[in-house]
Amino acid sequence: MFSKACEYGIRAVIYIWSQNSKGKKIGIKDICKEIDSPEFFTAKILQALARKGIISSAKGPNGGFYIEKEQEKLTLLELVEAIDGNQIFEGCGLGLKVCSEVNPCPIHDQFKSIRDQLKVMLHSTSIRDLAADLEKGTVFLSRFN
Amino acid sequence: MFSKACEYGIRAVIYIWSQNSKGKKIGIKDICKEIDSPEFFTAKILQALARKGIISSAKGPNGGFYIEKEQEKLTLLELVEAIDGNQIFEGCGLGLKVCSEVNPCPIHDQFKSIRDQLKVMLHSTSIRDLAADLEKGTVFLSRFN
DNA sequence: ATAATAAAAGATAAAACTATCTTTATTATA
DNA sequence: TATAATAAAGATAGTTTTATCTTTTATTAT
Repeated sequence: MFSKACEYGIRAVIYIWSQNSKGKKIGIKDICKEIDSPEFFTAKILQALARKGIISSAKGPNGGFYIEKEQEKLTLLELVEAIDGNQIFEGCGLGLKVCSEVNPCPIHDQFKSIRDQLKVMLHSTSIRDLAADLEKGTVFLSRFN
Repeated sequence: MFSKACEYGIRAVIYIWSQNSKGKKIGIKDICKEIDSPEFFTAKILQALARKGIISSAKGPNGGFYIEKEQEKLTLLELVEAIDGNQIFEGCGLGLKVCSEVNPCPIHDQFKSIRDQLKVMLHSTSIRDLAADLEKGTVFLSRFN
């Protein structure tokens, strides 16, 4: 469904959020150890997210990735779109260049329905809430609990 | 959502079905021209499907791909699974190796819901019906109508 | 100032996916 | 039996994604 980059990105951002509520910046090494992801690859994903203003980062001692007030309304939809683009929400399910209501592919309606539900789900899921669940200990980010 | 191979495969199989109802075998060149897909790549996908018994094929003059009676109950679910595997239906949305009810990832429930709906949709969509729609001319397989 | 720290950026490589080309095997029919 | 048609199989190549390694830049603390 999502790319590896997106999976790592979501896991990392949820973890950053869960730590940030404690007012901490958190380094890439810690993040990757916690979410069990490849360090440099994950770093590039987070750097891109920082450039887009979805998270923040600081260099130097005690630096790391963190969240600022303005970023607090982040939803899964925005995060997924920032990493994987909108192809999954917009593209034809069978890869047709032209596919629309008046010129539909064979699974146009069925696919649209699923996709709309996915979009609603992602839009109504806030990173803030997911991070809160993580802190509560009801959900996990790696097989090492 | 689906791989390119899966997109081509679905389009090709729907087209084969739509022609087969007219009692014809259909060659790879015709298929690829009709669905606008790369010939040798599509051939390999169909060959694999034939090996799995999802479609049939015949070599030699007037040969090609076709459908047999026993294959008539094919659903999208079986087709997608044969090409892309079951990762999309079984794997964790965030790529965790261990993710279950007792050890859920942060989006376990939300993702499960979407995935179950996708599965139901694919299971309740028969290739036969999609091919019928194609014959009726209410849906299309390429931008060249 | 200097050294240490950590993200950012650049370069390279490995793996997977997509695509194409060539050769082989099989089958119908002339 | 020879030939042509067609799928199957094998080999190669291009592209994208994923992953790693190295160097640079910015920041902090001493």
